Amino acid sequence: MDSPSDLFDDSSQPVRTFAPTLTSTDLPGVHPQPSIGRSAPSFRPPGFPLIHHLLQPGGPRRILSVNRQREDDGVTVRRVDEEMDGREERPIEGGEDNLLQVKKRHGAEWSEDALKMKRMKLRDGEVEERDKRREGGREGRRREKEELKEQLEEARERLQLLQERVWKAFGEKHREEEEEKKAKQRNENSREGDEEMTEEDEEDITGGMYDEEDIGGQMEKETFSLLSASTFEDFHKQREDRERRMERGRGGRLEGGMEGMWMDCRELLRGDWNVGMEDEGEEGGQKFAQALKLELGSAVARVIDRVLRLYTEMTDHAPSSPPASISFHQPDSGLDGGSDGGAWVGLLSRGRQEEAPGGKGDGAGGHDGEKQLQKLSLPPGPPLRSEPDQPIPLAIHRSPDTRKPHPLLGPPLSTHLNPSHPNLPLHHPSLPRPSALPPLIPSAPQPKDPSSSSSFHTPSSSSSSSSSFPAPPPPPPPPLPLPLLHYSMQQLFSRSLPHPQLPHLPPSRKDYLSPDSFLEFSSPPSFPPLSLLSHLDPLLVRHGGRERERGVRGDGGVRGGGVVDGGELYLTGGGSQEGLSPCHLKKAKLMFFYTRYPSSNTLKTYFPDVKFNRCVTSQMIKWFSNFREFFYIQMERFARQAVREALTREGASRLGRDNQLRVGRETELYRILNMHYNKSNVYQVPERFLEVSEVALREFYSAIWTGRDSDPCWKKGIYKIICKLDSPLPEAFRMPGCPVG
DNA sequence: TAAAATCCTG
DNA sequence: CAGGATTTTA
Repeated sequence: MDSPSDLFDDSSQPVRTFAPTLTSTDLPGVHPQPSIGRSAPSFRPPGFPLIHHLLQPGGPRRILSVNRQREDDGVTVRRVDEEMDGREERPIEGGEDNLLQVKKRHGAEWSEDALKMKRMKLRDGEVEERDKRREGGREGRRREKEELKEQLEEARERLQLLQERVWKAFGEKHREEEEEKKAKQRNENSREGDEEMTEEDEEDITGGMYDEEDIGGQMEKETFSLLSASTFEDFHKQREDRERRMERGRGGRLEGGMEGMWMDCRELLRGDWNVGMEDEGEEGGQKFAQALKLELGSAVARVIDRVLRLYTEMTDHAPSSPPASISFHQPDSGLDGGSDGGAWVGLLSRGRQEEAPGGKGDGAGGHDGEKQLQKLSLPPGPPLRSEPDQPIPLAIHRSPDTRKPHPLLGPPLSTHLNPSHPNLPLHHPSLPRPSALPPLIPSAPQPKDPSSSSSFHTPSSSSSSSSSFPAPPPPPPPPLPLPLLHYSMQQLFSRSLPHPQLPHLPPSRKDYLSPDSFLEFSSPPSFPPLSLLSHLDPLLVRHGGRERERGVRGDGGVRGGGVVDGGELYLTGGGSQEGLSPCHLKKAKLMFFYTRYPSSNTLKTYFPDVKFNRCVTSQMIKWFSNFREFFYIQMERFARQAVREALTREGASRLGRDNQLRVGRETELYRILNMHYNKSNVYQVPERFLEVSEVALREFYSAIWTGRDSDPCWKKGIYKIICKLDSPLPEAFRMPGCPVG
């Protein structure tokens, strides 16, 4: 996935698409090529929401929740949101601040009941509503809205009363308890009123409420006392029990959740607090009360989210919806022109857009319901461009004539290896960056020429949708919210400071969750301490100068004691290790930069801390086999791409093709390779590897170009060539342990 | 023939 | 990336 460094890089180049151009001539993108050769694993660009986890630290978390809701609640919720149509919740359309204001404003009067009521009401008419919609009848919908609005107002009033009562009763625990029970019942009632609600929905709603505790719950925290976790758990358990009980009685009772709820409300309003008072102790009642408060708050948050989603819907369906970038401009379709709704709309739109491509790519996990709904709720206007699985023409948005003056084109006569490309970064790519953050910056995406319009259309798979419709994942999240920056800075900081006392990171997974791998460097477990790392290879750029000064070889840094790597503890000192650790795997990957075909002797030499037996040996051999496989697959893929490219633009000069067959550090191919073998990007990829890659790419290209690939074993020759290009490993690799985190 | 490499699949 | 099947290599 995306390595933290990638993310970091993103932040520095907000506008560029993620994938850098292979060369000035836009080397082939990475579209999957089903028809070509062996089914190459469909490349997944840094597709997944790059910013999501970075947004976490206090960032627009609502985006997350909104998205999640979208997925989970599926059709129903969506519809509900639409029904709401941004009327009563209009104030919410403001930004975050407004959101809080609204919460405060309505906090007291809103309650879960209101929410439930709304939901139920909305869903009651859902079926027929859907039919109406199919007929395109908007009148009914409007009417419904009106009704809904009225009812909501009513509900608010009542609930306000209710709240007052509740507060009054807070001094009296018994009553409190009773209120809890009532609340519970209302809960259940409302649930049962939801005929269309699936079990998943229920779970989701419950979970969602709890999830968003910190959103809506903030109000609660201010107003009421905080809930302890245990209290909440208790509450949850009891609640589940109740639900089970209710399950049994489910059926005739409370068919209309509405009625049930209102009855409860009336009961409460009558002051009938004493029913079932013996059921639970005072403490339990209090817990319930607190839990209820919490839940109410959560519910408020939920509603807000939904309303926000409503706006998302509205703006998303507008053809002018903002592109994948977070845009803060006003939604043109803004209902009432909420002056400060733009930000949210933008954010939410983005969130949604990110999701759209997701479903299309894998097809799996397709939210059919949602798709259908999309169609349903889509205005008759311009069709949503959701080109699913549609093979994309390679040169789809490339200018027909690449020979025409192009900002990215190098000098016409430049050779393919010409490093003095006008648009190349100032520093030679192979040189360590002089910046203060050398290892953090992925070497791949060098800012080429931001002014070039074509830089937005990098050859990466991002080209799948060049239309005005939001481009899918690959493009990096443009302007990064502050939290992201903070995140990056933290990463930076933690990296530059080998902190022996850092708390242990979540075990393992680091291979898949790059942010962790980012941290892992600074974490103690990180195998050979920085000291060793810095000696591993001159190319291994590290700026921890002091670390470097410490003795390395054979010092205590490596030997001795258990070492935790990837969550597993293993002994490194003294003897050899039985199995292979993730650390070894990483090391092996780095070794691949030098040797593609290591002999078993080589392996034994460079993994002194591994106790080699037949199994381990073959496993490691297998590793390299896998590495090669990946390597060749990429080469072939890009080569084919280049061939296609060359074919599509007739008259293209031979030179152009040559230029495409470069593997520079700014190329997409490099990025992919680096990502695979050097995920944490802590290791500076040796230049030789790039040369080898280039050779391989060219070999593949020529083979394909000349049609040799029709021969079943056409790759063999290439393999032979490549296997001769192994270079000696740096001495540093003789050290036991894993070179870099 | 065993080891290694590759292919293929999950 | 692992496993199994198959092919190639020494």
